Amino acid sequence: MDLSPPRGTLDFLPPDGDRMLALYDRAAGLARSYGYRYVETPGFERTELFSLTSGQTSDIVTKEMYTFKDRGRRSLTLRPEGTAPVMRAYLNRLSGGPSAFKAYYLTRMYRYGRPQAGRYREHRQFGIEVFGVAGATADVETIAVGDRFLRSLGLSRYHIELNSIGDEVCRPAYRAELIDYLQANRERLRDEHRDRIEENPLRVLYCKDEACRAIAAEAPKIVDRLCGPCREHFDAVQEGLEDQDIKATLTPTLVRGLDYYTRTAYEFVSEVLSQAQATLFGGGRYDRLAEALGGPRVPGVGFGMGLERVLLALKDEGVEPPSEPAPDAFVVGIGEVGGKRARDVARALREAGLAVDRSFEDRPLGAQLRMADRSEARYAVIVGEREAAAGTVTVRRLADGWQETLPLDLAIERIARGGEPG
RNA sequence: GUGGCCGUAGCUCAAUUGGUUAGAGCACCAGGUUGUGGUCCUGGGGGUUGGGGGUUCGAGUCCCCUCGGUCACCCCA
Repeated sequence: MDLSPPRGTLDFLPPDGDRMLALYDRAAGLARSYGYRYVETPGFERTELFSLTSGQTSDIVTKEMYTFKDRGRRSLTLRPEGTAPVMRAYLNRLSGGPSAFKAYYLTRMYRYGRPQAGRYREHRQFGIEVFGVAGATADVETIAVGDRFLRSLGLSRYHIELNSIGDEVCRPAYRAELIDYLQANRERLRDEHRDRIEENPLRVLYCKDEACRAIAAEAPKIVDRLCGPCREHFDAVQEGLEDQDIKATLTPTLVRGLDYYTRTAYEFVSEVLSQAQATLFGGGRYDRLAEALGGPRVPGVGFGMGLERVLLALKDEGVEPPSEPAPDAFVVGIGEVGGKRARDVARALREAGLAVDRSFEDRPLGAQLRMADRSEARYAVIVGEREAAAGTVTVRRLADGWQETLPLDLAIERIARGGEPG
């Protein structure tokens, strides 16, 4: 059979697997340091969770969902995004009034579409969400977390696009004004936009086509039409970012693809990736999401970050991606006696907290040293008949061939310290 | 989902206007070296040229279909 992974999916074999795992580790550590708690939600949900929240005209709902019927004829959908499921789980547990909750997740998302580099049918996301906090401080924190994550990996060639898309008070009036404007300029728009002026006028603004851009540039801007509270909130977000020296570019044409977003919208855009995959992550505020699910009003803000894309950006910026550490030592056992003792030596090293690999088979010393070399372990620990008889081991540093024969407990100390004898 | 480009060994690539047994480097395995790896030398395994069909005396090369990748678009992560 065809052994390649299904279209739009990826295998993460070494060393790629180590890199993805390292990304998970870094993300989890950073999120924890900000007080976010890890959550997991099901890989699939009731289809209506997404159709109710994302919006009937969204790309996700209209053409990207992996929807299927199970044997009980329930309509289920592979999770295309992380926010709605986490909110669902939060609301499900909620009793009494909404309380503040900070969550992060590291998991896979599924969207049907034509794949290319950096866009897949199955991809992994690092996401964080702050529920129950309406203030701009929360918006700023999510941006700061994302920014710090990318910087800590060594990325620098990206910028932040920021906008406010208002709320249920100011957006309807703006929307009507925008529709009027777009209708007036109808003839100059691309065909595909003409039909959607009424249904999703905001999205026409984000078109990359030059003619459309010219029209978008002249269009009324939502940031000029914000109601008092939205204006205040947006100002506070911008001030908060300045306080932390995070530069964000006001981008009036930035909108969100999903219906539940309100107020703050932002995207971190790579300057080295091609445009089709340049968005490293996108986020924003979604104060109406809980209500769309039939819950109370629960303000929220967060982002979702595509990790395959982060890896791509690292590659294109020429930055070495983080990886999992190689073993500390590779234990080499020679002959029957040496082999048995090697097993015990490996166990002792592991119990001392070291990462240790060894050969499953009794192979010649040279072959096992070659294995040790390939494992990238810093030390080979050789146990042959001579060592077995003397109750010692030979520690060999693979980088330069320095080696010494000494008792096991001293060897463990040396390896743990990573140095030569004192 | 729409349009363009590309598919030769695990990887990077070669193969005269269509011509005989599809090659090389790297990687991998073995030996030189039965207690010393990473260097070197020698040898070896590995391909239905993505798959199927067609044209032709003859197809890696030309045509069609299909699968996959990739680029642009839609949109995002």
